[in-house]
Amino acid sequence: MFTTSANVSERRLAPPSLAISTVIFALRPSESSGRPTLWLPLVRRIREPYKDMWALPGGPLTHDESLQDAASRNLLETTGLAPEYLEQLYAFGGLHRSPSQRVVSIVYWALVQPTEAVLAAESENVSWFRADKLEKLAFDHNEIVDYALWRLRNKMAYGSIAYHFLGEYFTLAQLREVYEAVLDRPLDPANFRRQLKSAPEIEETGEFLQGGKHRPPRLYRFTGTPGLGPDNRSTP
Amino acid sequence: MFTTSANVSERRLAPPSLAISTVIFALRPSESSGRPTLWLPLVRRIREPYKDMWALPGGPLTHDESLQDAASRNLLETTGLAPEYLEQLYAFGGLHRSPSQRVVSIVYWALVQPTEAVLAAESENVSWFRADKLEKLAFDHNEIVDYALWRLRNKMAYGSIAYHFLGEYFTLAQLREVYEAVLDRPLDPANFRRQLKSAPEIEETGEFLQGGKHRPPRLYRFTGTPGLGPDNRSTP
DNA sequence: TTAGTTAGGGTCAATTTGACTTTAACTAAT
DNA sequence: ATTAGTTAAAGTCAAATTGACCCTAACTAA
Repeated sequence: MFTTSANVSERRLAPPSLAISTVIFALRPSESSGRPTLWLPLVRRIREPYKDMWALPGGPLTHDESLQDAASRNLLETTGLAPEYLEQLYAFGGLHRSPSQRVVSIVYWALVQPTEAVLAAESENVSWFRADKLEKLAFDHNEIVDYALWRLRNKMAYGSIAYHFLGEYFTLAQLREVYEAVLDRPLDPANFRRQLKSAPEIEETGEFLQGGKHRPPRLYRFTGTPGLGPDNRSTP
Repeated sequence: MFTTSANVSERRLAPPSLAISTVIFALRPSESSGRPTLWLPLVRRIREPYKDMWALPGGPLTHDESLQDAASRNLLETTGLAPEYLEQLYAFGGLHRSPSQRVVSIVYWALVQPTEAVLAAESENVSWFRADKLEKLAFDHNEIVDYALWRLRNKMAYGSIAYHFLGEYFTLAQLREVYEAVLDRPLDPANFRRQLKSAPEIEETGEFLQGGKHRPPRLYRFTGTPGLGPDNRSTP
């Protein structure tokens, strides 16, 4: 299996096989500007087709796990992390996604908060890449990442997803940096503040972030929950 | 297959099977009020599990068709219609959706414009139901329909989907009736008109609908295209 | 002719949004 | 100790959008 020599009759007879893949996003300070940027981990293919190219982490669905569990598992296996957020993206099932075999991939996307250690722990076959400048990936994985990015930006603009990039307490400036990084445009700090103050799901604490060089900003806490797909309900 | 006697070891060994189902929506004048209401066709199950209960039309994915083609095909097979609109809804893959066998269903949702003949052509095993008062369906199909309804309403409120319920030419009152039927609330005719006049994708024609009892309303035409998933791009 | 009804245009106040200004609170340098 | 520099936080103002409502146009039927 997974060889380029599979012939037409093999394709016709085998039922389409089912795989789960995950687009995993994390924010990481850019080497140049120092401002946070989107990164994602990819795995190197060690077999044909697309041998030696980078691909989304993924694998088969086992009999005793739900789709989301499978996504969560392969996220843990490739990064060692548990997701802060995990949502189904789309089922990709075009006829010629893989040259050898008909594969239907149910793809999830996730937000994680990697520690420095995790980001540094690149191996021969797992590496982190900037989401906005990716090389050509295996299969249709560039399109999948593009769609995941589009979805992430959409949720960022409308839903309440940004908090999952941050810890429990955060300043409004930190939150704004997340929005700016993902949406890739500057936001007016004063207007940004005004909007969030009218959001009921964000709660002011009595604490302030100390130790900075300037006026200490107030810390806030997120109290809502995103709301999702049919498992959870909130956006397409 | 599809018997309740399948045992645990059969479940463990067999790979999860893959099916495509479709939630098909049409507008049809309500018997009572005469105003348009959402209806959908269901098929009667002729085997266990859930024998004799109503279920979404669906079937297996064949080797030579894309996911969308499979949805389109089973739509045609159950209703005789081609969809005006067709979009992937979600992949449902919980462990216990079917008591006998592990099934992953990739579900699509569609809008159709049935002729009177099509609506009347109910057979023993295919029948149309009001979307807002459904009995208990087979499998998890009630939740699937609820989610499809939620998605339809969402797209109605934000996207440009309403036109697919209508023919090429329509009056603003007809379009408003579609919105009111799907969103299930009255809209102010004057404000509705104002909003649509500022939408570039809706074009005024020189024609008027003649033959009514009152002032003849102008006919409009939709010039945009919805924009969709990754195959097409526009909403989650 | 007139009454009834729908189409289509308009007003007005409340709300939201973007651009911008001002004041507060802190650190670091003089 | 004072001051300059920087970020936090609040406020101002005009433009754009939205919801509620009103008025006139155009048709049919009585």
